[in-house]
This record gives sequence, C-alpha cells and structure tokens, in this order.
Amino acid sequence: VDVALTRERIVATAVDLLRRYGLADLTMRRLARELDVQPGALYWHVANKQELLVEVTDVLLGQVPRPAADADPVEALAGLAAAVRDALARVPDAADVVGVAYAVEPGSSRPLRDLAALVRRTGVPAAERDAVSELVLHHVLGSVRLSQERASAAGAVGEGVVADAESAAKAFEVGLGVILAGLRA
Amino acid sequence: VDVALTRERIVATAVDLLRRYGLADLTMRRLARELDVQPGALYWHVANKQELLVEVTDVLLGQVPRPAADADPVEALAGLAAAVRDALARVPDAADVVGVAYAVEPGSSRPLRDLAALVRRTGVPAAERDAVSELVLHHVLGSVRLSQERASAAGAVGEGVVADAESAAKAFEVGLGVILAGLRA
DNA sequence: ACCTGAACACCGTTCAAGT
DNA sequence: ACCTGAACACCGTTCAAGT
Repeated sequence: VDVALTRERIVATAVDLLRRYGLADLTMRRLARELDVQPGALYWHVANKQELLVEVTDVLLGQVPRPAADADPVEALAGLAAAVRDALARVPDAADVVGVAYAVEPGSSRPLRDLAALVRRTGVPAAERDAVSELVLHHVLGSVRLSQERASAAGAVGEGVVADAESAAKAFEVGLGVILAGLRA
Repeated sequence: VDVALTRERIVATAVDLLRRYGLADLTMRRLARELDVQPGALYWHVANKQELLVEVTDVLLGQVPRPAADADPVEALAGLAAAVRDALARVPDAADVVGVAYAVEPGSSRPLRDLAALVRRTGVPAAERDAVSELVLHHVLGSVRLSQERASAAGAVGEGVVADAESAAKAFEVGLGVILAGLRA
C-alpha cells in the first residue's frame, strides 16, 4: 500500500466509482476516501471536479472505434452514434457526465470530433453542420439519459429492466433513422 | 408581513430564484431564507425538492399555447416545439429542471402531453411514437441546454451573447427541419 | 395545523503547515 | 513536490418540541 497518488489513479478510481454507484456518489470526498488521502490532496493533481469529469468522459469514450475513412458517411454516422450510445448506456449517469464535459470542453473527446467530421462529409451545407452534429449528439445523450432515468425509476431491479433496455435501444434506432432520412432528403 | 406560507408561494419564489440566479442557487435553504422561514417549514407543504421542480416546470410551460386541433400535425408539431423552446430559452438551467421533472413524472406538463398527441396525429406507426416524441423533446432540451451552456461559458456578458442566442435559435430550426423531413419520408 | 430549533450526514474548495 | 489538518461556506432532509 501507500502507492503514489497520480492523476491517472484519480481518474481511474473516479470511473470506477461512477460505474458502480453513479454520479451522486462520485464526490471529491468519496474519491479521496477511496484513495486513502485527504480531499485536499486531489487538488494537487486536478484543478476541480469539472476537469475531472472531462477526463472521465475521455475514458468512457476511449473504446469507441474510429469510423472507417472509406465508408459511406451516413452509414458511418449511424454506426458511430450507436457505438457512442453503447459505450454510455451501461454507465450510470453517463449522459450527465458527458454533458458537463461537453459544456466545459466541446472538442475534448475524439468520437465527438469524429461525429462532427462525418456530418461534414455527408455534404450538409456549412451553415447547418453544427446544428446537425448537435442534433445527433442530443439524440444520443437524450436516449441514454431517458433509458437510465426509467431504469432508476423502476427501482433498478426486476423484470422490466431488460425489456426497457431493449426498447430504449430500439427507440434510439428509430429516432436515428428519422434523422438520417431527413438528412438524405 | 408574516404572510402564510403556502405551496403556491413556495413554487412562485422557486421560479423567481431560478429565473434570477439559476438552479445552483435554487436550494431549499435559500428558498427558506427568501421566504423568511426555517428550511424545515418547506417540507410541510412540499414532499421534497424533486416534487418542487415538477411544479416549477408546470409554471415554466404554463404559457405555452395548446396546438390548434385542425392544424396540420407536422406544422403544429414544429410550432409547439418552438414554443416550448422559447419558454425555456430565457430561464437559466431550464432544460435541467424540465429533465428532472420529466424523469420523475413524464406526463406532468400539458405541452409535453400535447407534443406526444401531435406525433400520434402525424401518422407515425404506433411502435415508433414514443421514440419520435422523445427525439423531438431531446432536441428541444438539448438545444436549450447547449445555448445556455455557451452563454455561461462566454461569461454571460458581452457582444457574443445576442449573436449566440440567434445562432442557437437557427440551429434549433435546422435540426427540427431535419426531423420533420425525416418524418415525412 | 403549521412552524422553529437543532441536528444528521453530507458537499466542493482553499490553504497554512508539515515532510 | 506532494500531502495533511482544518477550516469556510454551504447542501437536503428529519423530527421532537412548541404554538
């Protein structure tokens, strides 16, 4: 024991806390307790909680693959959106975390930049690119948020959970389909 | 002074606090101070903060007009979405408030029910109705959230604010257009 | 019935002082 | 350079006791 406290260990433990207990329990104090240090020690390695959440977002989206450069942009966009959704779906309150991170540092995570780049390649007029990127991102985050709110409202136990996860995934696909159909029109 | 503390006064003061200082300053303790009572007194009239936010949402969306019964559903949907957006755009953190309210009580506010009813009337297959309603709502809330995050990131002062508000409104219209085009397809 | 007083179990952040 | 100890200024919620 008595390992050195590093930025990496702090971020990794934060991700772990989020995965296991959700954002309400991802507090600086709880994090410090988990790492066996005083709360103030964290502030030597991390400026504040927001900066930490940006880092956590990077880890959460780190596994999302880059879109193939030669793929059809609309197809690739659908795939990327689904991949981001999948990466966040099982992490409690992930949409809120990403929302905060995106607010303080919009271009932080690579999948989010890839998404904007794909929209570009679909041939949307320059003036509308940001709007379309935002639409897709909001759909992803909104979908994640909603399915998790439902899960927690249902008590996070019992028969309904699996069915809800499936129907949420289907609802996401339907919505994405509407967007893509609109894009082609 | 020494007016009776009622549920209505509590909600009205909460809305006022939200409008003026945002969600971070809409705390039960601050609310109690504003009303010249002890924090515990609020809990006689209101079960908890979540219930209060549901009530606040109702007030915020109270001014949104009902869609005309004879209007074209897609047109009416566009109008209603824009009206909801306008009602929330000037209230700090309104998207988060509505988000919480929608999470704990999905059918609470009438405009949100009207929105679902309009989607129904557009002729979307029954299995996809909820998904489309959610898509529209997420777009509205996402748009509100983003424009406000940008405003606060820009320091909430200076020249950029008005331009941002306009571009956010335009981005909202573009996104809505994509959704409606997708719906007609 | 309605409210006070006081507590319980927390927060994020700062910063002198130690090593 | 890195961490402790201790504080500052807060939270939401509960509940005996008063009126």
